[in-house]
Amino acid sequence: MAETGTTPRERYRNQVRAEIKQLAWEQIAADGASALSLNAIAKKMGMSGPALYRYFAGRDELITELIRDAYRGLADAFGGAAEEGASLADLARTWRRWALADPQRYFLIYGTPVPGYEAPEEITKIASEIMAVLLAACAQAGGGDPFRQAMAFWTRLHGVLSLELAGHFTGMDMDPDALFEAEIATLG
Amino acid sequence: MAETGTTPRERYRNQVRAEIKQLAWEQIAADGASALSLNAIAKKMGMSGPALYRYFAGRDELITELIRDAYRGLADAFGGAAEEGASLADLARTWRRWALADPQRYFLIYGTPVPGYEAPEEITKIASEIMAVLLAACAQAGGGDPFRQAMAFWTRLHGVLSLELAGHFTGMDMDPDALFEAEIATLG
DNA sequence: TGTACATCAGTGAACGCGCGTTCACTGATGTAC
DNA sequence: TGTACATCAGTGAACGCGCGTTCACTGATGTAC
Repeated sequence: MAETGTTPRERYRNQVRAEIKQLAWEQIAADGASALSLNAIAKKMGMSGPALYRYFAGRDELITELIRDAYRGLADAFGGAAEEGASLADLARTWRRWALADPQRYFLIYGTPVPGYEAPEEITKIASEIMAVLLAACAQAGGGDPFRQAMAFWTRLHGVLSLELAGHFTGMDMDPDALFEAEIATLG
Repeated sequence: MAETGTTPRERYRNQVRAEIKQLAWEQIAADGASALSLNAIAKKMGMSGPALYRYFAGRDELITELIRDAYRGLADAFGGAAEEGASLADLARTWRRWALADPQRYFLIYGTPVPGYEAPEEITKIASEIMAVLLAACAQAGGGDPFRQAMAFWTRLHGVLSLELAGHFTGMDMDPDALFEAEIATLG
């Protein structure tokens, strides 16, 4: 949030951009990312569609920025917890909390890929930043090859989480929370 | 494939339906499920759009049927392997082969959910059929609570697989195959 | 075997929709002297 | 302080597109007698 918004115009601009993104997230949460529509957002803001082009070059730029923000948010939550000396189990719970807070946001990062889409470098950089935090935490925790441990952390937690968020556990008479904790316990 | 297609008309009808589905899968593989378009399929078949309504009530019915077929195919591959006395590791490899053969098909089942979509009972039935096969295999393999073991199988393998298929391992200098085998080894 | 009828596949026109995006323009806000 | 100009936000009309879907219709294929 450390913006350059000193002048009123800049502050206003940032505010409107933020509002656009906010509504975009709500739309994604409601109907999925593929249903995201600039015109619909504009309408909700009481503006005409073309007005949004003052703030984003187009739909693609908006989506890319949402993805980047999602990654950034996860990286911050993750890095922040690590800095406070969180254990691997704590990191896992941070991860889960972040995912549960907005499932469609989680899926925007880790869900079905759009064939042909290549994430810009800016985004892959944040992704590896997350990985670096995880690797460091594994190294500190000790107990074998940190890379293997980090991969197990990532893939196992994602496995439980994504199936849970996608609703594949409904009607199975099972506690997702307990399952998640059980997987945490396997990470040593 | 045990169809009622005895009369020429029925056979023709089934053939066209199959061709529509085939093109639908190609379109999904190329652009993702949300880009599936009846008109585009018709065009590729050299027919007009409305012609497809002789074969499917609409876009939703087609998609639902694709999802059902996907589940059915996985259940068959899985159940078939189990009947031939496959080990848990074999079942895992069957699962992976099926996913790699058509990633977007895998994601149609296990990918980002569409908010508000409820799978019809016919489909959830196949899903639990798969689960039943897995549970039986775990019970036969012995070694602790079969349900826990089945859940670990499912969530861990899905974790590695979905991240691999979504391309999250690219540029990580790592062998997905080996990682998958490593996860198999944890299933006991 | 031919004739009368029913069934079915596919067409083409049309409807209404919402989308992303461009463009020329108005009016308000900020800046320089 | 006022004046002249530049910057910027937002509008409304318009373009072209592709979508799902309906409808009345034509022509071919099958069925009954």
